Formats: sequence, structure tokens, C-alpha cells
Amino acid sequence: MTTPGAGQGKRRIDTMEELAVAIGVSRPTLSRYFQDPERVSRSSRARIEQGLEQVEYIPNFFATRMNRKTTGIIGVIIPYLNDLFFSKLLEAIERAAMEAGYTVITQCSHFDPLIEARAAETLMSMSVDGALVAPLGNHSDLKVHDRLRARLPFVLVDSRPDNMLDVEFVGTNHMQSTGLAVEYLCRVGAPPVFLAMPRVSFNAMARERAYLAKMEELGHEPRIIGTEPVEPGWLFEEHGQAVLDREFAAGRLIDASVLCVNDRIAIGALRAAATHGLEPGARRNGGLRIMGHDDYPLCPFLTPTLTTVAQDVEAIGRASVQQLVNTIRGEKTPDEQRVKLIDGEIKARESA
Amino acid sequence: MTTPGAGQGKRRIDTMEELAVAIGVSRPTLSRYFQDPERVSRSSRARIEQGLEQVEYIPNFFATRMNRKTTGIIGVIIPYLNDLFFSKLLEAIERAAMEAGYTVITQCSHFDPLIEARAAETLMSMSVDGALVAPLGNHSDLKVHDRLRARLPFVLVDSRPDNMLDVEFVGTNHMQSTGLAVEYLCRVGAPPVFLAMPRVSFNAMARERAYLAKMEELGHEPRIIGTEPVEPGWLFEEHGQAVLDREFAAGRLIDASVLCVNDRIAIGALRAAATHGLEPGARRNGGLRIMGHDDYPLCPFLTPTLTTVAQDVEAIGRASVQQLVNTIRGEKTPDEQRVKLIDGEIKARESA
DNA sequence: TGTAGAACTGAACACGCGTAAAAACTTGCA
DNA sequence: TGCAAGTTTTTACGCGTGTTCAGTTCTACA
Repeated sequence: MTTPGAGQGKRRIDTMEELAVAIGVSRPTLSRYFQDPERVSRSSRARIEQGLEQVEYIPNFFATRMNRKTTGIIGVIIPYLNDLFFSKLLEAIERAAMEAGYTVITQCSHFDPLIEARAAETLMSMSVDGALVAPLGNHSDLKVHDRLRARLPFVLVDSRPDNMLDVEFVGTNHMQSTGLAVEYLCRVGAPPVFLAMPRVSFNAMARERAYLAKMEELGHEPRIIGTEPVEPGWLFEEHGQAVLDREFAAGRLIDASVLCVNDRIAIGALRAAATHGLEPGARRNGGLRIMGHDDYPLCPFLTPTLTTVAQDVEAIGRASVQQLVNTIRGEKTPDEQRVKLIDGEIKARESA
Repeated sequence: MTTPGAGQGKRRIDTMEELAVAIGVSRPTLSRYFQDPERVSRSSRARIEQGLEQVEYIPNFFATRMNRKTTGIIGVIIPYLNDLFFSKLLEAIERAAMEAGYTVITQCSHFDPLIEARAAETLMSMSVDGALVAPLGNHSDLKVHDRLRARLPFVLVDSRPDNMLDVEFVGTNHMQSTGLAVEYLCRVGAPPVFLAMPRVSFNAMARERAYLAKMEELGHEPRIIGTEPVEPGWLFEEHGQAVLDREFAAGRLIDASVLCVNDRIAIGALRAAATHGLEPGARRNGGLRIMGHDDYPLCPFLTPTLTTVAQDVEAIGRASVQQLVNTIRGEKTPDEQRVKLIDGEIKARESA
């Protein structure tokens, strides 16, 4: 039972030609109306709008995009979605793009360079106005990015391969954010050990470097654990848990400060602590402390609540769209603004 | 620095016409080749494939889809992505659709019926071969679904409005899954209280009903909490935490079995327990127990690990694509198979 | 009432490719 | 060598809309 008058009985019209005769306006006028209602006189506009209420007509997406100089589409490639960071990022991007008047076509790589390559082809075949790409850690086929970049406005998001330092990029300022975390941990307790992960991600490596730099700056001895290779199909959480489980089982690190490369690793770390009867953050200025990075939405609901450093995902999404739109509109980005690094912010909670 | 011979110098070709003269084959032959390489003779195929390595050419997505009788596109509408259930579902759908040879266009409603309506328009304007829609709880504009359904093969996923019981649908068998949870809790302890949420979701309401039915069947007195309205922008976790916090603070339910309508509510519930010094599941056959529903990927890493009933997201995704593809191919679905409910499975962990 | 300028109409071409039909060409086989 | 069957080429039209252009109608204002 739908609302009465819902338009079930509206006559369906498939082409602009038919529509033109149906409401008594010329097709070029309709064409202009659909691109921007302001481009026709008020009287025609009223007439068209009234006519559209009597019939069901939807312009053909392909036919319209095929002929316009600009498609009004922004293509987005995301490495995977089973992660609240990327889903939040995608949401921010879609919102910003919509506000800027663009249609978003999202393609997900699902951890697979081949799918990523196919996604790039799809975007090119659709003549998108620009592409926003969050690469697959360091598994991406860089030729694919190069081809995209050579063809259309292109902005990297979140993660940046080492050899693409000259590309437009928006991401977290790991030097600042991880540095902040190290400082925070040093201020209220022992200098942290860094719980890393296998070197499959540029961001993870950037955070490692930031950790090393800040530890050196503060005059502490750094220590990094967890970089050993793992089996395919591994989960971040499992890795964090496994590494700390080994340590705790051997009686090591039970009084340490542990800075995890990201929150999902930290969640595994918390789990390892719990299984060993340890309570991260329970002793105010000492004892075991665990800290993450990202401000995963669940952090405030974990036990203990997870102290972390928040990435401003919303800002990253908005800024990347802004940067892309500027490029599309032909506004030359000054060299010093081609890379935009967004600062993080400490979220002090119970675990550290 | 890209790999040498990466194709930086390949001549770029924009139309099939140019390509035809470039490699010395006729355009219709090329057209057939791109639709299915098997449709041209082996000699032509070899020649074309060799030619394609010398140049850079990508068929125009719009021009190809505009003329084919079938676009090979499946449109997917998802209510929101900030939830690991939907991101897993989307992944399963995309994988299954890819295997079936379809291109997937995903549109996200972002909690907003207006955006959902626009997404539906986009899909119709693209003449997708079929649509897979996961509605916005009960906030969807049902006219939108009706229009889609009237135009093209249409399958609902995950959640089904009360007045669309005759539509093709694939989702969890809440009667079975929630029933299983109730039975499980009754078997090893006190009959459960049901921690629900405001009535904004058909699934949540279906689980409430399933809870009531099973409790009656087992001869226990049901009790449902947490259905009071909340402020806009509320989070599932916050709600679960707030409701149980009130109860625990008043000394109530501290020895109860609590079945939560979903895992995110349960995560909030675990948090409430922790803040009150309670340990769900610590006493084997009694005391406070908390159970969820969905098998959120993080369940095994929470403290305590969360007992829940797993939805077979992978199966839901696959089955929905299968159902849609059958409809697209014109295979009449027998009435009794128009609704496919997938059973859940208990994941016994520490919390209950 | 006349007129400049804006807005519209009709016709035509373009976009890149699918598709059909007929003619020309291969290939395999006797 | 001849012939049938399978391929390919040629040619032409169609898809639904963008876009242009010359000609027409409308509007505002004097």
C-alpha cells in the first residue's frame, strides 16, 4: 500500500524527444533545463516542471555523459571496506563531493591489485572528471596509478607510495600524530615500545619512522616489535594479540608502555593483556599502558577504553575532494600545497 | 620511477574507429572482440591482442552500455557503511556479482531517504540490469522502492518493510537465529531479558518478535528494555551502554541474562558492565551474561569475548546476487523461493 | 505601437559504439 | 580444383542526448 497519488499511474516516457512533444517545449530547451534549470526562462521552467509532474521521465545517464565535455563524475578507489577508517573516509568524501555537485562512483579493490587495476580502467572508460585513490598499502600496481595520473586530475588519499612524493596527496601527518603519541606516553610514564606490523603499508612505515625520530629527539632508546612476516589472510587484531601474547607469556613487557601502529592492532593488544590478567592503564603513572592510533569509533566502548590519537578523517575526506575539485577546475595548485597533511589529536582514555 | 616498458610511450587511441585502422581490422570485428574475444577467429584475436599491446585504448563505457540490450550492471543501494555488517555484505555482493560477470555500481544512502531516492534515480538512469537494495531501516521512502521494482529486476537484502512481504528478499532468519540465542541462554542459565532499541528498524522488530515467540514457547516471562526514543545522531553502542548503566546503577539486572538486539548494542552493554565492575560470563551457569547478534568481526577480541549468533553474511550476499541474476536471466522464481532466509549459528564465547 | 534583445524552435550534425545485411574473403575437405 | 561453411569487411543505420545555427516568437521598454 503506497501513498495515494504516488505516481503509480504516471505515463512513462523514455526519451527527451517524446518528453518535448508531451509538454510542448523543444528538445534543446529541455536539454538546457536538465543541465541547469536557470538556463531557461522562468516561464519555460514552470511549464517544464509542471509537465514533469505528470509523467515519469529520467534522462539517460549514458547519453548525457557521453556528450558533455565534463561528466560531473568523481571516481573513488578504496582498498577495502572492512575497516571503519575507510568507511568513514568514504562517507566524508561522498558527502563533500555531493556538496560540490559531483556524482561519485566508488570502486573497491578488495585487497587485490588486479581488481584495483580493473577499477582504474573503469574510471578511465567513464571519463570521470577526476580520481581520488587510496592505494592498497604497498601492493598496488604503480603503473596503474601512473596511467590514471597521466590521463586525469588525480589525488592520492590516506597512503602514499615512497616513489610518488610529487603527487597531490592528502593524508594524516604521521610525523605529528605519532610524535604526539610518543610525547604523551613519555610524559606520564615509561618511554613506549612500538608495536608495528609487517611492512605492507606505507602509513605503518611512516609511523615507525615517526616513532624512531621522536624517540631519538627525546633521547630514549627505541624498540620496535611485530614486524615479522605473517601468513596470508592475517587480521590486524590477531597480529597484535599474538605478538603481545608471546611477550607476556615470557614475562616481558608486562610493565611497558606500548604504542600500537593502529587501533586494530591495539584492540588485539588489549585482548592479549586481558588474557594475561593485565589491566592496561590501571596504574596511573606506570605499569602496562596501551595506546592506539586512528580513533576507531569503538575505542570509547572497549574495556579499558582505548587511548589513541585521532585522525581527522572528516578533514582528510573534505580536503581531498577540495584539492581534486580545484585541479579539475584548472586552478593550479602551488607546489607547496600539493601535499596536505592533517594533524592528529590525542584522545586520552583509560588504557594509557 | 616506473617499471621500464610500462607503456608510458604507448600511443593513445580514443575511438574504436582509429583503433581499427591502427591494427588493420574492421570496427565491427573489434566490437565483437571486446564483447567476447571468442566471437572472432583465432587469427583475428591474435592480431588484435598484439595490436592492443602497442597502443593505449579503453572502450568508452557510456557508448558501449548505451546500445547493448543489457548493460551488465548491477546496482546496489546500501543504507550506510559505518558498520562492519554492511561493509562485509557489500564485499560479498561485489565478489559474487563479479564472478557472475557483472559490473557493480554501489550507492550509499548515508542514513538519508533523499539520498536513497537519488541513488535509485541514478540506477534507473543507468538502465542497470537489476537492483539489490538494503533499505534504510524504516525510514525509506517506499515509493522509491516501488518505482525501482516496477522498472527492473529487484531484490531486497537484509531488511524488509512490513508491507513488502511479497517482494524477493534475502536476509537472516531472525525467528531461527534469535530463537537459537534464547534457547542457548535458557539452557545454561536464567531466561534472558531482551535489550532492544528504538523501533526504527524492521530487523530489530523482527528480533523482538522472535524473542517473544521463543520465550512464550519455552514458558518464560519475557521482558524487553531499551525501546524508548532517543535523540537524533544516537549510536547503537551509546544506547546499549546508557540503558544498562541505568539498570545497574539502580542495582537491577546485575545477575541477569541479557540478549542484545545486535552486537553494537552488546558492545555498549559490555561497557556498562565493566564500568560497574561486573564481569559478564564469569560465573559459568549464572550471574550476569551478555549476548549479541550478528558476529561482528571484533567480537573475538573484546573483553570478555562476546558470545553472539552469527549471521552468514557471505551467504546472504551470494544468495541475493544469485536471486537477482536468476530474475535478470528471466528464470521465474517459484513463489516459495522468493524469500530466502538464512539461518544463524551460535558463537559461544566468554560473555555468556 | 515599434523595436531591441532575449528566449525559443527546428533542423541538423556530432558523440562512440552496437548491430544488421550483403558482399568479399578465407578455410577445410572431398 | 571446386565448393560449402565460417569469417571478415563494407556499408549503413540506430541509440539518446549535447550542441550549434539560422530563423522565429516573445518580452520589456521607450
